[in-house]
Amino acid sequence: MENCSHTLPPSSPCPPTFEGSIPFSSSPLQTCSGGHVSLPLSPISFPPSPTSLSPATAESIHSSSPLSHCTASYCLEGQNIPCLSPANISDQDDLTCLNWLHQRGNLLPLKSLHKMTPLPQLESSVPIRPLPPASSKPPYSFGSLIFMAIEDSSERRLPVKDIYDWIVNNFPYYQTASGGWRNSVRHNLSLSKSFRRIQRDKSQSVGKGSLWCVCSEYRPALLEILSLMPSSSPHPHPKY
DNA sequence: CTTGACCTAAACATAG
DNA sequence: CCTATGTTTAGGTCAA
Repeated sequence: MENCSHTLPPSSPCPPTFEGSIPFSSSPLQTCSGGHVSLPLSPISFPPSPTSLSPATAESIHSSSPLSHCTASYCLEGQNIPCLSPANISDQDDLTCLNWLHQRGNLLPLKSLHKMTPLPQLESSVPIRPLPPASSKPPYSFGSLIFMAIEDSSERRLPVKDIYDWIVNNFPYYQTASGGWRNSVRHNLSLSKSFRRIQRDKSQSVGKGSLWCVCSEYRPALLEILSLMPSSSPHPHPKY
């Protein structure tokens, strides 16, 4: 059992632009050998245009978040909860990191959509997150939905079933959608190393399975994404 | 045309 | 045994 204590690769092939670099596989960012990218300003840039965070913002995120050291999963900070994932930071050098959240408008078009009901937990840290018409499929990737669900929970960790419930409650499209999307949710949770599985406490063994949380490395940047999302995406994925 | 990212379906294993 | 959960693989679409 390991405790999700992550450290950056000791020798990144990419000279970091600022202290600490995180390996990304995303194409919009500067890529170096080995699939790493250096982070000129921020781990995140937005998809429509290569809009990066301002230097001040990026520095703020960097200095105030675990990004600079990537020491632990968000859900485990200061809690010493064993994590079931065998992940280490080098695992983020693949397709499973939340860096895809900033790609192809996965979280877009946030501000152009109609917000039906506020999400109290999110409101404190994230601007209004509009919802699409109830009958249409949300323009969010499953990873985005999972992130929002977990972020909106009081403990910032949820069992799979509660993630289902959150999605259904906030995106009525899934009330009537066939059950395949649940498979996709589980698939995303399992595949994405940006989500961590936590052993459920035996004493509170209500329900099956584990709890899921978001890795700390990405949460600050993801929240920043949500707060700085452009008003519209010129290239929304037509399929979603 | 190739590549990367994401969605969907399905098979399989495991736990309650 | 059934159901829910978790993992893995494969195929498809789309944008860059």
